[in-house]
Formats: sequence, structure tokens, C-alpha cells
Amino acid sequence: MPALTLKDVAQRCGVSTATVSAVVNGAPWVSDVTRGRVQSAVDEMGYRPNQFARGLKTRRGYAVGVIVSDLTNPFFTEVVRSLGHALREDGWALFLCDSDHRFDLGDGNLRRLIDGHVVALVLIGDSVREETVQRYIARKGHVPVVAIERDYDIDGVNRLLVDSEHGAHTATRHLIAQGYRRIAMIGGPRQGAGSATYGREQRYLGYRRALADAGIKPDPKLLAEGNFRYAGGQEAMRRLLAGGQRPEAVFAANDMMAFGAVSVIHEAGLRVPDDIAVVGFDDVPSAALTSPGLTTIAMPKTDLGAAAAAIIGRHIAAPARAETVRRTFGAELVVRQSSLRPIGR
Amino acid sequence: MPALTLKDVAQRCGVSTATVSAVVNGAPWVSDVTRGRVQSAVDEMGYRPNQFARGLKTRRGYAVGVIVSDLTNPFFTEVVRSLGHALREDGWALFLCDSDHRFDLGDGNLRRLIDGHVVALVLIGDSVREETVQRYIARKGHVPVVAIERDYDIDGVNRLLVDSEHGAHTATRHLIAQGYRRIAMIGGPRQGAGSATYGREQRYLGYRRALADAGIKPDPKLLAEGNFRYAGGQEAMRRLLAGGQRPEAVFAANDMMAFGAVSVIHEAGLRVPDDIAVVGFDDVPSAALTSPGLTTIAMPKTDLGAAAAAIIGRHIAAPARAETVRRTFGAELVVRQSSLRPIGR
DNA sequence: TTGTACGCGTTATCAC
DNA sequence: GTGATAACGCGTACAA
Repeated sequence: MPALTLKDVAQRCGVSTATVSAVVNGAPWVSDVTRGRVQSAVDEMGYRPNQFARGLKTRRGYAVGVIVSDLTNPFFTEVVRSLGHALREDGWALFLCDSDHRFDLGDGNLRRLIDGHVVALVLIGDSVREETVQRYIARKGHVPVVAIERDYDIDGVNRLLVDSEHGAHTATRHLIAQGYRRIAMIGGPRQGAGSATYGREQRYLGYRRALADAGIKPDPKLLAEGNFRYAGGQEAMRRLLAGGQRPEAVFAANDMMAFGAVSVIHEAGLRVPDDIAVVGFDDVPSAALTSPGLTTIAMPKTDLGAAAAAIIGRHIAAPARAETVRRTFGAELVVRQSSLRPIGR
Repeated sequence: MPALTLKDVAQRCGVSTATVSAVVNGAPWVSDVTRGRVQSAVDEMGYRPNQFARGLKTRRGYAVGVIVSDLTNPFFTEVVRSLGHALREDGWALFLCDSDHRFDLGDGNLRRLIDGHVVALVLIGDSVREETVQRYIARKGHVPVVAIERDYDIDGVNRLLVDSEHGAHTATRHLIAQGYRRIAMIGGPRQGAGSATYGREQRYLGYRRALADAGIKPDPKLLAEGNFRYAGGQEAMRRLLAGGQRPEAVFAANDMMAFGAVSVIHEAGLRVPDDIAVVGFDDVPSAALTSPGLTTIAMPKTDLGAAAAAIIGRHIAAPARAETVRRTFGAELVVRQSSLRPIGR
């Protein structure tokens, strides 16, 4: 199959390349009879248009580029799965890159995707620097951009966020309702990769507000910083256990860190929730698998992916009319065993 | 930034487009002085070559295409992460597609990737039909293909496999050594998507051999079939529990199904390992997180990714000299609590 | 309703 | 060492 081209098909049908091109791209002006003839020749010969030539001419790609900050975090893969599903229905492929919690890689991925002329960009988490996106958006002819869980302050960037402040508030209030007062928090990183994740600050604020509502004075010694990964949760929990009076409960800013915390609690010979209660955030699939099951806040993963696909569809269909959106989703408390106060205490 | 081209750079430097092209591509024949001048102009103007035009001319892509059968299974993402890391060092991007355990999607992904002129293909798991790959490999000018955990019987397809027979044998022998005799197995699907995963049959064979070694007669009622997913493991375990005499131990063909089995055991009011011991396969990260920790067979995920990248590098560097490889890796038993016989029983 | 001819930005092949 | 120029395969004015 040495590079079948438009010309080959045209010759075979006795028509011009323009006609074949029109049929392939569904132009309306071809007569039904020639269309049929050409179409069957295309199918029969197994002709596939050269995307390079096509892209060179149209200056448009054929895939949606996606950058996630951590491919091994199930939250991201769940969102991507939903996004891919919706995109598939619209006939778009998906070009997925992992920035591995590194801005340099994220920036490189963005550049690569742009070079490859994607038809839209989806940035999930804190994977690309604000200034990099800014610079790209400033270019004329840029493709639609959707950011998920990252509140880029850039005109023209669509944003899908989750009301993590409310989620964190609910989570902390739940712990307080269980009777806990010394509630620690393992937050996301204040600096570097991940620090700009929308939920990071939000979750911290929600935690603070819930404490305030209950008249509990926040204790800085009960605050630890992680990096949204399992190992980061472990380190943070070790610091919390080392620091004087042990917390009664821990609210972690995501499930991966919550899992890390649980492992350290167990290592220390303590039990969850009997000695220390734990609540996470995201509701990744394994949260239901661990024992005790992890109480957590369920992110609307499927909705986020579907909404991103919808925005892309709208922007591609009518670039002029589609307006930039900034939408916030809710997140719900899922109570499992890790946060339940043992009866009789 | 309205589409900066070679010509723009050439004009600015007062040289020809050919020279600029040569500098950009590191051709050896440009004088050091012009090279310097051109290079700095390129940097200064922020010129980036148009990949469409380049691809049209060279008939080569700039990314490696990867298809996995389940993006939400951590085994796959761990392999992809390692692969991406190695590929990055060689300057290749990674185009990741999820076939979602569906052959039609996998085939579509393959076609898309080929259309996009990837520079190599990596197929992980049972994501693309044998005949589809066969047909592609038959084309002249096809790119190198590496299959992981799928033993395509096709000349020219590189294969990276894991000795799952040995792994399953070790796992089952471990259970026997703990004193268990009624050992059930939750295997992969015998038909449809996933059935051709290399490890599926292998793991079954290893299980059988270990039983035979110990003089245990295999009981067909202790055999259940899953689909390599969490829900599949649950259903299989329900069938095992429903079927008369309860097994003492369960060997699941992957961790996701093992997790599903554990959840059903717990639902039934039984304990792991006290009432039923469980062993999985893969050693996904959460296997260490659950409680009890899941005893499992550790797949060499990092090695698989790195090896795939190495093969690709070799084939691209010297297509003629590089030979097709079929390599088998080992897998090791990781003992955690889920398989330990309670003391005194 | 169809065909002709040009150009997209790049690389490769030559002459100089 | 360097520059002109012809492809690469496609879409699309514009002519017929």
C-alpha cells in the first residue's frame, strides 16, 4: 500500500481530484451518482487522506490534546476516560500527555501539542504554567482551551472548577459532628507544582471555615503540607505524629495523600478510625476498596469530562458565537468507615 | 505570531531557506559562523517548524503512538509512565489512546495513529485484534511495533512478555505452603476483549501446575471467570461463594479482580485472610494500601516500559539492522497480609 | 456539476 | 558552503 492518494482514486473513477476531495469531505455540491461511485472506490481501495497534507492546507488538526499532571492518579484517568468517551462520539481522537507534576514537562507537552496542531486543548490539574498558557492564548489562531481544576486568570480560557471550599467544609463539619476537635489537615503544596490546583487553597479555606463555625481555634501544629501524592501524605502524617499531641482526626486534601496517611498511622501501631479518623478528597475508585473504606468528597469526574467535551464541541462548531465559560461543580460527601467515631467514645 | 516560516527566518538572516532548514535539522555542512547567526535568529524569533509540512515531506511523524486496553487500570498507567519517561529522553512525544476493553475502539485508535504518522507503535494488553495488526504490518513502510503482554504471532512485531506461568505457579505454591488446599482461581475472560492477554492463559496454567505438584485435584467448581476489572472480580467471587463448599483461598489473575473479590468477601461478613485468603497479580500501587495488604505477583512495569523505549530507539536509529525481539521478563511474589494463614489454624 | 491550477511550509537534489 | 527549485498530497478559488 504505497501511499494511495487522491489522484489515484480520481483516476480510477475518471473524475478529478477536486471531486474526490469534495466527496471525502462531504461537500454538498456533488451529484448523488458520482458521489456513490467515488465513495465506493474510496472504500474499496482503502483510501485514507494524508493528515499531513490536509493539515498543511487547512491548518487544523484532528485530535484534542490533553495534559494531566499525574497519569497515575486515578482522579485524572477517570476524567480523561469520560472526556475520551464524549470526544469519540464527535469523531475526535485524544492526544494524552503526562506532565508528571513538572512544569517544564507540562510546558514542553503544550508546545508539542500545539506544534502538532491539535484542534483543542484540555489542561487538567496544575500541569502548565499560567504564563505559558497566557502566551499561547495571545497568539492569533489559537485553539479553544479548557482548564479543569485550574483557575487560569486568562481571558479566553474555559474553566471547569469544583467547589472544593464547600466540600472541605462539609468534610470537616462531618468530623466535628463525629465529636472530633483536634482535626489536622494535610494540604497540597504551597509552592511549585500542584500549588495552583484550584482545589488546594479552596480545601484549606473550607477546613478553616468549618473549624471557625464550631468555635475551634485552628492550631498551626495540626497543619501539614503534602504534594498530592501517596509518599507526600506519608511524610506529612509522620510529621503530624511526631509533633507533640496526636490529632484525633485528619482531613487530607486528596485521596492519595489520605492513603499515605493511613499507612503511616497503621505503621505506628494505631488504628483507623479508632485512634485517628481520616477523610480524603476526590473519591478515587480505591477509596471504596480499602479497609476501612475511606470517607471522602466525591469529585464529579464524569461531569467534568463530559462538560469539557461539550465546550470543545461548541467552540469548534461556532468559534465566533461560543463564549468562554467558567463553571463550578458541586462535590458530595461519601461517608465510609474511616471517619466514624467508635461507639461509646 | 502569525505562522512564522522558514522563509521569514531566511530573509532576516539573508540566507536561503535551505540553509535555515539545515541548521534546524543539524545538518553537518553549514559553516559555524552562519550556523550561529541562523540559530540565534531562530531562538530570537521563536521559530518552530510546521510539523505538517515537515511530515508531508519526510513521511515521518514525531510521536510514538500507544494504545492501552484500560487507562484506569494502574498496571497500564505505570507502564506508560515508564515508557513516556524513557521516550522523553529520546525526544519523542507520546500519543496515548485507551481502547476501553473494546476491539472496535482499539482498531479505530490504531488507524488514527497510523493516519497521524506516528514514528512507532506500542500496544499494551489485548487492545487491538491480531488481524488488524497483521494487516498493518503487511503494509510496506510500516513503523516499528512493540506489543506488551500480547503475544502476536506476527513476523515483525516485537513482543515483551512476562512469565506469568511461573508467577502464577509461585503464587499458588505460596497458598499451598500456607496450608490451603481448596484454592479457587478467578481467571481472565476466555472470550472477547482481554482473552488474548498473554498472562491470561499463562496464569491459569501456572495455577494448575502448582496444584498438580502438590497432588491436589483441580475442582472445576473452584474456577470462575472475570474480565480483569473490579466489577468482574466481584461477580466471580459471588459465584464462588454461592457454589456449595466455600474456598479457603482465592488466586485472582489480576489485582483489580482481587480487590473486587475482597469486597465481596467482606460483604458476606467474612474476613481476609482469616476466612478466605486472597492473592492477586500485577502489584498495582493500591495493593500495598489496602488492609489487609494484598499479596500479589509484581509485574516488572518499569522494565517493560523502558525495554519498549529501547527497542523503538534501536529500530528508529537503524531500521535495517534492528531485529525483532521476543523477550520474557520475570515476576516476583510479594507477600502481604491477605494470604497469611492465621496462627494456630 | 465538474475540472484546472495554485499554494500551504518543508526537505532533498542538485548546481554553483 | 550555499542557494534555487522541485516535489510531498491536499483543499479551494475560479474557470468551464
